[in-house]
Amino acid sequence: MIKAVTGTKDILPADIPYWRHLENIVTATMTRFNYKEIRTPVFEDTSLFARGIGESTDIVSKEMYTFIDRGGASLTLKPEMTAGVVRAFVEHSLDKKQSLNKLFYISPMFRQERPQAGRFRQFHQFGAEALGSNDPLLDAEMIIIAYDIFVQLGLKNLSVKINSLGVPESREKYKKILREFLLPHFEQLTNESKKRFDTNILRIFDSKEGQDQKILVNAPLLIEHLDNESLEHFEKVKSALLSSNIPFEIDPKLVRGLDYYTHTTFEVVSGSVGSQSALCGGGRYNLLVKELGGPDIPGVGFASGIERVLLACENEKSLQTSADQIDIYLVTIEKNLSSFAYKTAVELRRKGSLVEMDYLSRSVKAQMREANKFNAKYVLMIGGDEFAKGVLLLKNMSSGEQMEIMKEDFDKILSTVKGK
RNA sequence: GUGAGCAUAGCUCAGUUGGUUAGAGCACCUGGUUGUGGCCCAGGAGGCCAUGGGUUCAAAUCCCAUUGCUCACCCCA
Repeated sequence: MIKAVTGTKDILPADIPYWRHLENIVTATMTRFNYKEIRTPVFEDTSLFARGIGESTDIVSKEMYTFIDRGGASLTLKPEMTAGVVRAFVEHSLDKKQSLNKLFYISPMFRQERPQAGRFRQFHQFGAEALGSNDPLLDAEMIIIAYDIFVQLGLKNLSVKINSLGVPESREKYKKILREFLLPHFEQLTNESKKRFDTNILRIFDSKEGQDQKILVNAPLLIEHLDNESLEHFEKVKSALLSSNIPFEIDPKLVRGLDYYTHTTFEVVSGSVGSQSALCGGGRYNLLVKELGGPDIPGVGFASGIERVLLACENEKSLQTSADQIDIYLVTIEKNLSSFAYKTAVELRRKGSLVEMDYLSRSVKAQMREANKFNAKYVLMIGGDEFAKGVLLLKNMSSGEQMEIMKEDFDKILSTVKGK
């Protein structure tokens, strides 16, 4: 038997209502904040991600689905959306048409990691990008949108974490200070952290190892070494969150893995999923557009993992979908009337009803059971005796009452079914 | 890439210290008088016990390997 590829999942009809529900909330919320949907290709030139996300990141160095196409081009299935959106933004000069572009998306992503709870190789994200303004209100807006969506989905066990990485100059200064602090303790660091000491010293804060954390307790924090402009930016983000009633905590150790972040970074974490607890993450990236060959335009954005969010909803039992119903199930009593039944079903469907009928030549009893299983509001019975008189039987499945209806009187059938 | 656990019907799981035709519940199908659902009752279908090898008179059960899944690490959404 051929099975779905490792780390991929089928979304079966039983799950679709939850996905639709989430997608509707996302679209409605984004629309209210005046974000416009954008769709970019599933694959892009590999160099886009290498440059945009950063060569040294885990995503680029070991997680991308990269392949050579028949023309010899190196292509990559998108591992995240920001690089593609920025590429499209630059390619179509969207900044010339509008000074601030607020965009959102819902899309599959691909990363070749070992699957576990809340992590897949093909997964789905919704997210937003605002390109063209350095206003801290937009940083806060990202968090508000994400948080509001989670709240509308009924999630409770949430915490918002924010931090500021400042601008590159103050960050470089701080890195020096951190290096000086850690140097005397270098030998006590784990091997992984020793490596990061040279490649990306800030990421040592990501370590969950006790021996690293013990050393880091007294480490100088980036947030204490921000320049005035960055501090001011951060303060404005915080006050915007406060005025919007978003509970948040400052996590000075929130150092996100992608190279392009400046100023604000944030995560919304759920206590209701496994160890992959970040429902969304994002931040400001004022250097990325230029890095990708565009004008010097600032940006801010976030992305949220749909599978993780739905997992949290499932674990918190925060969503309930109503049972499916059909309007009419057509029961054909005599086999020779099936062509009339078919014609009637099509006609009722064209007039707007959700209609099902028997395609398996089953007994009346079996058809009735089927109607019940589909949770039919009405059964329309086509039988020899009544048919000879020119009428059909319409049975209300909750009351059990039956009435006769002229066999071509679709309007009467429809008005009865619609409850008028 | 590293580690641990698991693998029996469509689903959730039983299966004794290895012992004869491998079980239950749910779901599915057919009936319970000639043309009427739910509840109930009766019956039916459905398993190479993940795959391959080994130990044994005898393996779903013990051993080894392979594959797959799950969870965790790394990292991330």
